[in-house]
Amino acid sequence: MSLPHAILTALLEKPSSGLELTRRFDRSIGYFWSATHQQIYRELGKLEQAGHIRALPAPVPSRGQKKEYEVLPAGRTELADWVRRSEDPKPIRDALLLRLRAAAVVGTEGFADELRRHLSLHRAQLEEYRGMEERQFPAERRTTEADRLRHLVLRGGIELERFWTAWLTEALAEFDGRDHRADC
Amino acid sequence: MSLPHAILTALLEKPSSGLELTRRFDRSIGYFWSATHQQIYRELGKLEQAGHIRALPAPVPSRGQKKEYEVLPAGRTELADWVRRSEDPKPIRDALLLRLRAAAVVGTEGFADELRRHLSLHRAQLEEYRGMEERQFPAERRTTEADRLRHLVLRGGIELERFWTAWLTEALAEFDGRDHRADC
DNA sequence: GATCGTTATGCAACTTGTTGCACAACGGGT
DNA sequence: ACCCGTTGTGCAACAAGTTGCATAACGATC
Repeated sequence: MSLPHAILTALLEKPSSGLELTRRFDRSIGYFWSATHQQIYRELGKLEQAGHIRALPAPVPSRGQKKEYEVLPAGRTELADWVRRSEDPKPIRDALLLRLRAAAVVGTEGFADELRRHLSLHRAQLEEYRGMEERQFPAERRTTEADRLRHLVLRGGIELERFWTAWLTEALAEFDGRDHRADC
Repeated sequence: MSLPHAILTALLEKPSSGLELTRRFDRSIGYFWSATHQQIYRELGKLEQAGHIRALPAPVPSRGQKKEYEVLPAGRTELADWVRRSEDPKPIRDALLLRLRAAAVVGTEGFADELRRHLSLHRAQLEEYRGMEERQFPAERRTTEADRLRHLVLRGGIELERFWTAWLTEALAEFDGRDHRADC
């Protein structure tokens, strides 16, 4: 039940059309809750139906025509309620850890390459986040409450990528160590 | 497409019935790929249909009767292929980070408590993992290839929980710092 | 031997997320 | 006037995950 709330948050930060939202999900918000344009359009329809958002009156309402949405008071209330509701963390679901466990059974041939590939992807993501941090949160912009909280979220992403790069490096050391031992 | 492979891995480690699998998913394997008994039964049916596993002949085959499954060669091949296939890491989807971002917009009232709750849950999970590490992977059991890999997977879980406890602590410091400032 | 808790398997309906494609407006370029 | 790439919205079918409930065997206990 998070996607509608992700959309409400995004729309409160800035009213947008479906495609604009999609673009924003590919950048900032989507870094913590990804979504395709299909999900977004479908959810925008439901949110409008529920009276949480409304489309700004367009000159010519027709298909293929841009439609801007804004959040209604009911939507803001719903979002505030959601933030206040307590919700348990979901258990991890990570395909790479799972595959490594499977590799322990059926063999690790070629797996080191896959680990290296993931390492470089996570390094790239880490760099991306650090770029965002420098641009969006220089020291002088860490004053307002909202900015400090958004910065905290971004730091979550940064630390998460740091975890992955560290673990992948460790894993590769394990693999290389094994290869060396096999070489002797 | 990971659940069938999680099941194949579990069954290769030890042939089991549906309910036994469910229990094992609640402990070790499920720490990295959780699943309900419904998903598991359904998937067992599909895997049997596909000829990847088979039910061991039971004395009285009937409903409510325990059914043990074992992996067939075709299943092992499928698992090995999956391990070799390369697969991109999925983007993060984390409700807590999202909620914090929403809180930056609609207000953080009561959120520190939620952070504290999550912190204690993650601390408990971390302790659980560390217990498993001591019991399952004492220094003398880190010799075989398979054990070292499984230990690596567990360390992934441990480091991930460490990340969360660290970030949550940081976040709470931010919140408490804010409160102190407000006090002055 | 009737009832009750536990173990065990499974169906059905629903929600959420993914993939592929269709359709419409708009602004060039030729 | 026609085509084409881009922007923008959307349907339909499917895959994966969740929730609630039904069914059946088995042993204990009253």
